[in-house]
Amino acid sequence: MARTTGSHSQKTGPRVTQSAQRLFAQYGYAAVSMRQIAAEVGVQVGALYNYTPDKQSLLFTLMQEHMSGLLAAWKVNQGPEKGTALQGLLAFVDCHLRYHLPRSEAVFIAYMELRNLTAANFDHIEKLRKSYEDALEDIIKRGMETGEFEVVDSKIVTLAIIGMLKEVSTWYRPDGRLAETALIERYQSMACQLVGAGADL
Amino acid sequence: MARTTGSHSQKTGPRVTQSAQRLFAQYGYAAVSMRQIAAEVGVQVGALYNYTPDKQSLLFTLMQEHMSGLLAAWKVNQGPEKGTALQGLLAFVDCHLRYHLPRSEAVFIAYMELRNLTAANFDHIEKLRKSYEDALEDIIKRGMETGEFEVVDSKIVTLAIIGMLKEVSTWYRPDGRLAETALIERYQSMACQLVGAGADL
DNA sequence: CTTTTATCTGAACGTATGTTCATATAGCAT
DNA sequence: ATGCTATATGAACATACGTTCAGATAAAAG
Repeated sequence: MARTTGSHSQKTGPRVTQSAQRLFAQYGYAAVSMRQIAAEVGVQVGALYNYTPDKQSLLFTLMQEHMSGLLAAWKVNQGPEKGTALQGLLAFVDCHLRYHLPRSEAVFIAYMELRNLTAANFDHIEKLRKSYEDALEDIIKRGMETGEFEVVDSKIVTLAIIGMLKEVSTWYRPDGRLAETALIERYQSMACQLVGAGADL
Repeated sequence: MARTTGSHSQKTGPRVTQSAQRLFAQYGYAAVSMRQIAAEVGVQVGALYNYTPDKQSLLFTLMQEHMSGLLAAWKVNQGPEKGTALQGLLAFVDCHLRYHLPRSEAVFIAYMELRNLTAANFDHIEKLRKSYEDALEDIIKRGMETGEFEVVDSKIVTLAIIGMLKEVSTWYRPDGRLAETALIERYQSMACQLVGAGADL
C-alpha cells in the first residue's frame, strides 16, 4: 500500500514539523529517532524525507522560525517611533512574554538544542539571538543617556533581565495561578526595579 | 593485554567521572556514547563497567553530587544563626555564584539533562532542586514579615532571582571582563533592587 | 477512461549503540 | 617465587540508528 486515503503533502508536512517539535521538546533532539517522528505522524520513516532533507534540517528549521518570529514580533511592536526608554523597556518585557508564553515547546528547543546544531547552523541562530539581546541592551543604554535609568553596567543588567524572563518559560502554565496579563505586569515592574526606574505602573 | 602499566582503580575511576562530565556537558548525554567516554579515559569500553553499572548511573551520580554539594555549601554558609533577611539574601547570592561559577560543566548538565534521567532519578534530583529554591523563598518571606523587603509576590521574585543567577553560568568565563568578586557585588545589588531593599553595599 | 505525478510503503544499507563476558595480566600479599 | 585478585582487553550480543530507493497506489489532469 501507499498513500493512504486522504493523505497529502499539505497535511503531512505540518504534521512532521509539529511532531518533531513536540518530541524534540520532550525527549531532546539526540534522543528522538526519525522512526518515532514517523510513528507520531502515522507514516513510515521513508516518507519523512519527502518533507525534510535530513534530521538536522528539521531542528534547524524549528529554531530558525522561532527566532525569526521573535525578532519580527519585536519589530512590529516597536513600530516607527520608539518613545521613551522606559516605554521601550516595558514594551520589550511585554513582547517577550507574549511571544514566549504560548510557545513553550519551541522555547525549550531554542535554548536546549543549540549544541546539536551543525557549526554553520549554530552561527546563524546565534546571530539572531545576539541581535535580540542587543535590542534590549540598546534600550537600556538609551535610558542611561537620557537619565531615565540608573544603571552601572548595561551588559550585566541586560543579561539579568534576559535571565529573569527566560526563567518564566520553565514554569509557566496557561492554567496557572497568574493570568498572563498579571504576570507581565509583575515582570515589567521588576525590570523597572533593575534599571532603577522608579516608575510604578 | 590487560591492565596497562600503572593503571589502577584509584586513577581510572575519577577519570571516568571527569570524562563523562566533560563530554555530557559538551555534546549532551544522549549524544555521547560509552565508547567516546572510554576513548577519553584511554581504555576499552568494557572497562567502564568496573566503575558504573550503566550509563544512566553516570549521569545521575554527576547530578546528584552537584546538587548535594550545592545544598551542603549553603548549609555551611548559613551556619547556626541566620541574621537579618537582607544578610540572608546577600549570602544566598554570594554562595550561589561562588559555587556555580567554577563548575560550569556540572551546572550545564544539571539544567540540561533532567529529561534524560529515569523517572525515579528525576524525582530525587527534583527534590534537591526544590529545596534549594525554597531556601531562597524562605529568606524573601522572612524579609517581607520583618518589613525589610517590599515584595508583592514572594514566589515570582524568588523565581526571578533564580533565573537571573542561573543565566550567569551561560556566559561567565573566569578570564572575562569582570572579576568574580565584582560580579557577585553587582548581582547582590540587583537582588536587593528586586526585593525593594534600598541597602546599597 | 487513461495518463501522469505526488506521495507512501517496505525493505535494505552500513554503522553505531549499551551491555556482557571469557580471557589475560599486572601488582600485591604471602 | 607463587598464588590471588583487581583490573583490563577484545570480541560478541541483539538492537537501533539515519538514510536511500525501487516499487506501489491514490488523486489530479487530460
